[in-house]
Amino acid sequence: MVSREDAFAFRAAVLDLYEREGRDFPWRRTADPWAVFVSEIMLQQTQTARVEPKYLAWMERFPDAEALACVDLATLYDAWRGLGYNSRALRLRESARICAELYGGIPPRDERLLLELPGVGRYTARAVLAFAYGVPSPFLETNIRAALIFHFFRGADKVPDRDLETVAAAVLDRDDPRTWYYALMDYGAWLKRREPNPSRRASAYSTQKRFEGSLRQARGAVLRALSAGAGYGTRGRGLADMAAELGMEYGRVKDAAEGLRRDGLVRIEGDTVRFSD
DNA sequence: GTCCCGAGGT
DNA sequence: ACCTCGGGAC
Repeated sequence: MVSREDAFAFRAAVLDLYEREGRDFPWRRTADPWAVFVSEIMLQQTQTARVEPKYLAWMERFPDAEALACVDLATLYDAWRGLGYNSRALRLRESARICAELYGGIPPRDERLLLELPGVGRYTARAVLAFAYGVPSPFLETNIRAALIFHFFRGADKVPDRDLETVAAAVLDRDDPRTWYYALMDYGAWLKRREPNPSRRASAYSTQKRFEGSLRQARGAVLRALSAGAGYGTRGRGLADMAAELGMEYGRVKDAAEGLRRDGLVRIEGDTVRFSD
């Protein structure tokens, strides 16, 4: 599928661009496995520009797994707020507790054990191995898909991840996977500013429903209201008060709260809702 | 409207 | 194979 010559030329082009226009991020300036782990959780479906200030503040406040393990959910959400996909914060704290308990606060250098941590899937496990430990293995995310599809799947559509991962393995620089993946991601990000997003031709690609008026928007509103110190869950103030004060329909607030409860973020007793711890 | 260094659940 | 999960920059 990919000849050695193709792989060599592609690597050279990608690394050349990286030398000239590679991006610099705070999580690339550390090899601390816990810091790398935090950054990869934050970066799941979240732009680098949005993550950067949050990451810096987060690591200042919770420098290691032990520091994060004992934080209450209200504090946790307050620090996470703005990153979106708020269940990630809960999973990150749980991963911190597991790492502190079992691994001395250090994410394990083992794919199978990493995958046992909540919030860690195929991408994150291998990204942590590469960026924290220099262990090479093929993995995909949106920028990598863009780069590989643009170069190796001209004119193709609905390119399956299985094929992309085969190519990712063929072009992988096993001597320095850390630099390689920084360069490959930067190349994909660079490409997207010049071409119609090639990752749209990946089978993994999908659009999402509009945010305005969605349940996820309501969930965000409920969490913000909870953290605002408005006293919900106390003095008999509950979902009905929240709905009135947010100017939202009661049923919508109730549905949002129920979703948050299923995700373990809040507890609901009767009409009152509060953070789950 | 489009995008984001995906994961977990069904 | 499908769905849901945030929120802001552009």
